[in-house]
Amino acid sequence: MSGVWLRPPRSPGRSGPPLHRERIVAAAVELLDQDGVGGLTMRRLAERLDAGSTTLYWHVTNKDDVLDLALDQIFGEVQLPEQTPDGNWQSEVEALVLGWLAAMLRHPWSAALLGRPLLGPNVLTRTEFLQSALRRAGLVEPDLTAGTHALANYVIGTAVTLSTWQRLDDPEFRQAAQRHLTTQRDRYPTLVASGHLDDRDWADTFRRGLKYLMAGLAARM
Amino acid sequence: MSGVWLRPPRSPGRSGPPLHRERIVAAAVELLDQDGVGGLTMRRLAERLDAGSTTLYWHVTNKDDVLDLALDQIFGEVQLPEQTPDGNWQSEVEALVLGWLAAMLRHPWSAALLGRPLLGPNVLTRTEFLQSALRRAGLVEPDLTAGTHALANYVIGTAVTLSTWQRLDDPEFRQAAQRHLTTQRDRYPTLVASGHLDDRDWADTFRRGLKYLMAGLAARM
DNA sequence: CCAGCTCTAGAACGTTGTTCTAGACTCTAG
DNA sequence: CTAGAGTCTAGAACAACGTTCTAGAGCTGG
Repeated sequence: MSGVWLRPPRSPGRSGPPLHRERIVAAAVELLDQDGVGGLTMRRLAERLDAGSTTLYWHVTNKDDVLDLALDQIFGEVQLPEQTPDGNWQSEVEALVLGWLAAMLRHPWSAALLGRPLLGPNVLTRTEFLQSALRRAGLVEPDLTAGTHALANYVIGTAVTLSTWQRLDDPEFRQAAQRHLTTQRDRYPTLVASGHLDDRDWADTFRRGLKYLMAGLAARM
Repeated sequence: MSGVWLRPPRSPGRSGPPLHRERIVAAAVELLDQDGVGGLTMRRLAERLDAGSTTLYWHVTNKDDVLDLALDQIFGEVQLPEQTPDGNWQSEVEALVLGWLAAMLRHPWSAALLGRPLLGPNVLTRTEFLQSALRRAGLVEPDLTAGTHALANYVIGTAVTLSTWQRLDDPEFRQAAQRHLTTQRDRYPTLVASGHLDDRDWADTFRRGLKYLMAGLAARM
């Protein structure tokens, strides 16, 4: 069940096949960017690679493999901030976490794939960075683990929420959702008053939440 | 595109059909609980209701409708805490948020469905409660919106992460994942040292993160 | 009795992920 | 130079899926 990372990769032939994993993953990401999760089928993926659809199964055991690999691939886009030994841990964490969120929003399909174990090298490297930044800042167990999970899960949750609305960029739908809410002002007075579905500055909102979290963490150091 | 909540429901017949939406949704939740998202097909759902598979399409326009309805259904299980007018807002928020997470973990498939707009009455009612609790505690914009989103997204992210591992309860897989990590101790020293994939008390970890977040929010009141 | 609904469901279509199978190509061993 | 064991490609085919089309029950009000 579901683990590209736990299986050894197939050893390549003498001169290397024209269709390697990397090409497959790159094409998969392109396809996902274009048409979302529903747009990625093994046949369309093969077509884009000028290959037979069943050929893919030599390099990859599953469609799940492709999805796992594509997901970890985009986490590789997240730049690791410079480690400042003296330094401000909060700016390190903020930089990483903002980059993380930005990468997921650049590939909105990624949020829908988070329901699979994140064991790829890129994800693990970034989580390692996050936790080590907290440790260097002086956090100890059990706050260290709790802090890491809190930050990571906050990013994940935000990515899920934001990419949902981003993927539905149909303005007609947004308006209908707005109407749906405002016509029930008596049920949801606070939500309506605060414009819960409005298109506000999500980056600022996210950063604020991050500040709350880091403030609470700082108190434990 | 994707909106049961924005379409008016079909008006029922004279004496009410034996196959209403509520029965369909209930059966869908049962099926999802048993076999996960992959186990829910329109044919299996109809079979469980002793109906023709195509009959479902009279009561529901889409499979997406079924998923949207099932998802909102389980949010109805989340109990709204007593509102204490004088009261400790933190205990209110904690009770709601813990109940929210627990409901999603009781139905681990729900996390995989979060990539759709949450516009159902049950979700909106709970979000309204959350935000009104923060408002009553004295939070004002823009912290009010940011706080609501932070809490909601933290729950969502945690639910995604935890239900992923819960769904993969195969101990063999967990062990393989452990080995995968520990054999790369040089790459991920901090993660390995803190037992990142260990089966720890997730409820405590979650509660700790919640405390950080609420502490940061309290400072803004 | 009929007309007009609410509701049911069989047949069928196009797509999907995946397996089975046969064959091509390439390098090494004898 | 030939035989053969990988390495890699891909056509045919299968079961299962979501969904549409269509025909027709069953009931109710006129």
